[in-house]
Amino acid sequence: MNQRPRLTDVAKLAGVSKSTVSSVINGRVDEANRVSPETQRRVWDAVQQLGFVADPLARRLAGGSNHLLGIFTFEPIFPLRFRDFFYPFLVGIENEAEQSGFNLVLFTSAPQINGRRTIYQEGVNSLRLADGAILLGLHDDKAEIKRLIQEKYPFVYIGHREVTEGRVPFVTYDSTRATGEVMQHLFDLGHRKIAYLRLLEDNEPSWDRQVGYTQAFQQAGYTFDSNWIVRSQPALLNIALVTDLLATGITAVVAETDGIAMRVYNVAREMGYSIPADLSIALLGDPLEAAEGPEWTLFSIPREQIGQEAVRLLARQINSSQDEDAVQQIFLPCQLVKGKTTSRPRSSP
Amino acid sequence: MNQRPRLTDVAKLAGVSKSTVSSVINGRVDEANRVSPETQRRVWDAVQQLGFVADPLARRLAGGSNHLLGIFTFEPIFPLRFRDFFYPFLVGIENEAEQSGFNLVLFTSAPQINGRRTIYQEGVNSLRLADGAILLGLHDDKAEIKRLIQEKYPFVYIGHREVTEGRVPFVTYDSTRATGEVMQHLFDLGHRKIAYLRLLEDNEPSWDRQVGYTQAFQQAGYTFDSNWIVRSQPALLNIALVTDLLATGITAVVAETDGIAMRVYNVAREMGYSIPADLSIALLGDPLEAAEGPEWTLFSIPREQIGQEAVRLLARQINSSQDEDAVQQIFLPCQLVKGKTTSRPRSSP
DNA sequence: CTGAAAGCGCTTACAG
DNA sequence: CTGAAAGCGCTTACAG
Repeated sequence: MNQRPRLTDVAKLAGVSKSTVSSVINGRVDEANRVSPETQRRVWDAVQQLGFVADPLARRLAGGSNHLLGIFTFEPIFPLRFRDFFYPFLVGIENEAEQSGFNLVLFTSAPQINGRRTIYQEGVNSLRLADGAILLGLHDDKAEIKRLIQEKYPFVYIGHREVTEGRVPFVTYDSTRATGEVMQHLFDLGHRKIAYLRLLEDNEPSWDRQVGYTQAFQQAGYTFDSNWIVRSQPALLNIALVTDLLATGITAVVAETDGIAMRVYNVAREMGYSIPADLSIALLGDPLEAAEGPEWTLFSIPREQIGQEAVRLLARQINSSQDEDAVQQIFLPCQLVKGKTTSRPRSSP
Repeated sequence: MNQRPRLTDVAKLAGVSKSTVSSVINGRVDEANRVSPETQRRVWDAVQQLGFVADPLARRLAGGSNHLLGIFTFEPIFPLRFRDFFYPFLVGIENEAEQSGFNLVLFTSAPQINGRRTIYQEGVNSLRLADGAILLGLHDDKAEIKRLIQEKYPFVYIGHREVTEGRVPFVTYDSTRATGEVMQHLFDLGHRKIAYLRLLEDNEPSWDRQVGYTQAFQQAGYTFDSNWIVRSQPALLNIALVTDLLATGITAVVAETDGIAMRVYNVAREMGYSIPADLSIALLGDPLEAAEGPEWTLFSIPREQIGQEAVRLLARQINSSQDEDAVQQIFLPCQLVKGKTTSRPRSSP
């Protein structure tokens, strides 16, 4: 069935050995490896005559790596609900994989148990199929990641920064800094009393933003009241709460999620306030549902770029010597987008 | 660098030969190839202990199957613009791949030339890495597909039905029948003069729908005027054209694309007509941008199911003996959705 | 019931 | 300057 010419055929036709053909073809004729110009010509002639192209599979087998990059998610890779969330990462990953000559393996054969996939199946690291893998998704399994590190399997985590013994290579966005920029934007407009509305749960994203939020006050030299940090859930943000905020003198809020931002926006408007004239609202990130809602002031997460960067980082990991122990952790900057939900406060200084 | 456990390692640990390990792992223990249960257990134990995963490259090189299914698109797999179009296919593919225990390879290393990827790179079928592949996308290259068939590489085409020597295995939707159902719906409402608005180009989708359209008249026993078929582009559908249609006595139109449907809808309304009271409009397929537009009467394409079916068909192809020459071509039924853009005509019988 | 051997199509020291 | 040999990690007859 396979009638492609092989290296042997070329060697025979050129009247040389396989090694010589290999050297010529791969451009490895140098000081260490001399081949006469005449021989080289004969080789190339034979290559042309037969239409020989080296089998990439064989090449990689002989060379050690298989140029396969894995993509692993603990939940389904193509979930309907989160498509807008994942998509940009995939775009970036595909893009960079193309540049670097990698193919991508989706670990779809990992069966889901309770809606979660596992890396280790019956004790075996299923990612081993690929030279390395990119992990992404909302959930994770610390134990599995820990094990990955132990066995020195090359991988890069996208998005999460949570550390397992501080040795997880990841690419993410600098939400702390981005939050600081949003705050600065509000300061510049004249706001001084700004609330941070965050989720109840103590997750990384909430915390990072909170750090950016409080640091902003310090750096700007403005006083800050810890009561301005409101932990809540979108559903619990009611009229009473907004009334309280405004009574405190708050003129702007930064919201952790689009759910929260949207809720405050709606409640405030129902109460007869106009946004942003009476209250500025900024979103700390991208809205998941791009279509809905007003034109937020926000920072946008460079998801596509994160995907690209992850592939690069992984490629470096794979190609480097094992000893290179420096764990790479990359924070990409976000872009501040000045929308229509922020403006000077009524009582502008 | 490569510390992956190899077949040899497993064999040593289990105290058997490589062949035995290979047989056990690949489930090739049968009448012809007996391995005692005890030995099998030892092999599996060793596999687990070492965390062994067979290298897919080596597997393919040696002639076996590697349980890898390829996904190939002539354009980028994750295009931003068409994400809503591709996504459901991928969901279905992933889903079924999981069921069947296949991993997916995205052929991202194929470089794009003028925005198109090629299967054969310098004469080499890059898909060979996988046991078989699913091709999808808007564009295609007939020559490459032909070659795929010649070398008997297992693949399934999604969406397209266009034939290269009639031997392309594909999974698609039955747009002809679905169009017939839309027509029947209009007939039932009392419409008799129905126009078909299609694109200028002579593509498969236009043609299939046209067949369903004309057959509907025949089967219902209603007269049909070939002037009711209007070839145009969305941009060219102007007031004059709609005026002409209505003057002819047309009370309903079926549109090939959402672009066309949307255009007629807008033009007619600008002219002061109300939809569907004055003119019923049905869309022959799904709107690409789900958010926009009215609640169309349409037929919805089972894209997710198409993806699943494609994986199943491919799996069968891979597992079957080479001789099985029957080319499978599957047409999945669509679902008629009665929206708010069709109703009884003004001059209802 | 199991293993030794050849082979897939290449690359890479190494020896001359 | 060039080639014979071993090896990449598997599978597949084949022999016992």
